Amino acid sequence: MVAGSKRARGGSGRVKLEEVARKANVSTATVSRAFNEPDKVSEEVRRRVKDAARALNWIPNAAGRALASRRTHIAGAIIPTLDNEIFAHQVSGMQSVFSENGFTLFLGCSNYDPDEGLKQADAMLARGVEALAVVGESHPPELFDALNSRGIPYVVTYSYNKASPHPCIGFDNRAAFRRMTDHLLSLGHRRFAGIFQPDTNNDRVKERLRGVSDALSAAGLDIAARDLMMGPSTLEFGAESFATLMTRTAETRATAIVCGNDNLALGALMAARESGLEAPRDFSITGFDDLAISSRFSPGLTTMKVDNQQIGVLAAKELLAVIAGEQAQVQSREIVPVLKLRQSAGAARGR
Amino acid sequence: MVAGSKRARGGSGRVKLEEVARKANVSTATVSRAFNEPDKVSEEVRRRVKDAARALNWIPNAAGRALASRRTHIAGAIIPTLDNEIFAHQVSGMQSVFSENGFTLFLGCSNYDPDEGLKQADAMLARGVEALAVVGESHPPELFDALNSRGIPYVVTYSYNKASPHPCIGFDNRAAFRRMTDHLLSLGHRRFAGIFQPDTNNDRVKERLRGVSDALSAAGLDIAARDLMMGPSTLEFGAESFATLMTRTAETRATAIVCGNDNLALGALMAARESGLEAPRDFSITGFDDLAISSRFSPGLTTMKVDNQQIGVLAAKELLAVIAGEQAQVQSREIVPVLKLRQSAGAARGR
DNA sequence: CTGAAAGCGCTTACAG
DNA sequence: CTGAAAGCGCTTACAG
Repeated sequence: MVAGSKRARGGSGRVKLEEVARKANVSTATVSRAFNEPDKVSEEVRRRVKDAARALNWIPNAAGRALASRRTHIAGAIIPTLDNEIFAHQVSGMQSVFSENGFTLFLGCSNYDPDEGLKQADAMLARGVEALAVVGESHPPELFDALNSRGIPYVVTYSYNKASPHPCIGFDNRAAFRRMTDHLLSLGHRRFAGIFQPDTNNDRVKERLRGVSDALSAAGLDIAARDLMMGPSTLEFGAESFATLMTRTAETRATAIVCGNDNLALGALMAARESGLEAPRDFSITGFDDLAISSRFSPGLTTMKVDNQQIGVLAAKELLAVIAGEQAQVQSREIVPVLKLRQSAGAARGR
Repeated sequence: MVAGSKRARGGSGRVKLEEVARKANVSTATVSRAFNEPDKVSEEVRRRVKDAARALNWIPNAAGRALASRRTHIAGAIIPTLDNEIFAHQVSGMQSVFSENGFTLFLGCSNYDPDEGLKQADAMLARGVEALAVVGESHPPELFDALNSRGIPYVVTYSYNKASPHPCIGFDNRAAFRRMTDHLLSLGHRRFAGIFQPDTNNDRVKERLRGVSDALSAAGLDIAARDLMMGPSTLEFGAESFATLMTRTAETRATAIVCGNDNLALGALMAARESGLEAPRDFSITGFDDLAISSRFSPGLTTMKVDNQQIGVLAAKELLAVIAGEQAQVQSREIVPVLKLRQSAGAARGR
């Protein structure tokens, strides 16, 4: 007995739609409709098909479906790193919204390397993502070109920038740090220092530094280069930087330290405690993020809170609306961080 | 002029392999080979094909490729939540290894709901994941059945259990907490309390509690039901629980508090500070995870460290090895947590 | 080394 | 409401 087909291709071994059709005694078209457009199939046939599918334990092959329908029900997110809970929360929000809507999420981390981000975006595009969310704007133009040329909806998250050419859902980093610095100025501080994470390939940090400068220069002030510490976003670097800043003479030493995030500020506060210094008596300090520990710490850390999960949720919803054709493009959305005034920043003393 | 084909199907509009073939003056088979099996194509033709592809900005359609080759180059990971850095680090490790090997990663979060985990796993299976990593063993049997019946390699991460029917890469939660409890016993403690996260659908927490019981019962001890606090894994719950435990009379009050993780222990330590109590003078306490802040905190927290990124890396490598056919199945691997002895746990006083 | 063509598992315009 | 069949964009056994 010779095999029917000249070209044997093996097959996946998985049960396929055709077998369901045979068992239910209908055409393949009807099986497909029973699942995808149930209204177009009579109730009795629908039942027969679903029973057959269940009995055979059939799961549709997504590649076949995607090829025929040109839909994948896949979305993607590219973030700098999961080692930062800020982005983790964002992904978490996106993931749940996408999942509720039948979408599965690809996750890529660039590790702050734009080329890596582009590589992962390309991989996702090749796999047919129907939408993409990327953190921040520091990406190669090729990334946005690829998205635009294929008409794939996307959104820049975390950063919000009125002047951005991209739809974005997030907050204005510059305005936030201007506001925080203004707060310190209003407390009477005139000598400032900064402890920040690296701004390489990071538009958010650049904007934050600009915000600080905006506020200071409006008051005729600035941060001396040697008083702006930049390094890894760890408790250790925060602690070291604080120690260094405190070696300045009393007359030149900053009374207010603006930190790029809570982790750095917390590190500084821990170093302070070890050296017998105390905020706000001896200095004032601020963070950003409002980590769970920041309000519980002693002294409570003055900082700003952004609902990152919410950013993820909004981003996913916007993308889904565009995919569904409910709106032509993603609507930009500005989130306003909440200022949390606590004990770590107080009135400037003894000038 | 009538269209050539009777059944117009639109097409995706994207440039396809066929156009590359036409431009390079070769067959579609050759284009495919030039990319997937370059050795089988002469250098000159290979160049021509790649130039044509670049000029047309062609990106292969993954659905077509997947359908024909029955490979998707997609892997999946299902974790309880990203709101916990432990799992975030694990995903981070997996993601980078998969990415380096040309795999894109689906991410799903169950939020500690087994049905949700199963739903996401099904979605991933439908989309053709070639391998799956799931945290822990608390999943519906259907999940493992689906994996096994299709021969899709998978691994249980984070938990390691010699008796498990599944390949697993992680640590023995029970042994770890037995070890920690033994340490406290060796310091002379005889009255114990516990502050733990909920153990619903969470085999890790169940094992941890068992580990504590193992050690205590070997010493003829146990934790009274009212001294075992279980609740959300927050600083707040840690703090509240500590306060409650300290309301016991001096004669019955626990001298050692075993916490399910660092967060709970840190919350307790903060509450202690506020009420003027101090470890190890007034009580001893231990955590698990060794968060960045745990070593910097005062007192330093005695805890255990697990390299979660490493677990993710190992899991991904094992899965890739099976996919590549280098080994028949995933090799289980036990990671041993490192005990970090610090100031929060000291000798028992005044009994 | 290269090509013609079958086939992967679905969906959907067309016809009834 | 239902079916026959073309087509989605690739890969790969076969033949040369």
